[in-house]
Amino acid sequence: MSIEEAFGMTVQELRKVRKISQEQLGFESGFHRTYISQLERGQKSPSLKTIFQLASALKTSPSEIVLRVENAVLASGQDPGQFGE
Amino acid sequence: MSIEEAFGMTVQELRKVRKISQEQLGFESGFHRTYISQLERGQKSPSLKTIFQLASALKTSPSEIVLRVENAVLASGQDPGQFGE
DNA sequence: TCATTATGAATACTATAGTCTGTAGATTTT
DNA sequence: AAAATCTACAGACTATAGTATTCATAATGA
Repeated sequence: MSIEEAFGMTVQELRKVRKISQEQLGFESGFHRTYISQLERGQKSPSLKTIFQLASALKTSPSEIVLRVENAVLASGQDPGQFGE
Repeated sequence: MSIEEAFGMTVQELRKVRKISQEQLGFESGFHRTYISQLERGQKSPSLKTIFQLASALKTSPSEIVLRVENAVLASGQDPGQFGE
């Protein structure tokens, strides 16, 4: 699983916890509906600033999101080529 | 202090701990020398994938870096407009 | 079943991340 | 103090993040 896919999963999970639509998340975080869709499908790699905005709308911290992404990538088969030693 | 500035500080600190040059960090993380310089000066907002690559070269985790950025931004005056409630 | 809302997906576009080359000033080393 | 290394900075460039529009389909609910 790629970093982007792991990020997409994480956002979708957190969004569903909040029980809001992609459109609503887009509105609250200041991004376009279709971009949220692209993120959740692992098609884009968000910038640091974007991660901060999304975290705020998802009522969590940026580092918590990134930690989840790390764990998801590691749990899913460990491609060491990505960022391992 | 902006998110980008906080990130720049964090990278520079971690790089100096490792006692390597910007060029060396660029080489190890797979980025151009001048881009590392731009990051440290807070001129660019790295993508999630980039954060993972830099973390690896800096011998730390992506979430640890982001956590430091959060703390630096919060410590420095708390602009709530950035990502606060 | 009809209407509404939600998402996937394609395309084309604008903004910004990331490259590359070069110059000049600092810093360190000999 | 000269040489070598390091960094700031600028400008022009390529790749990709993020916007906007549209169509199709799935899911939800009256």
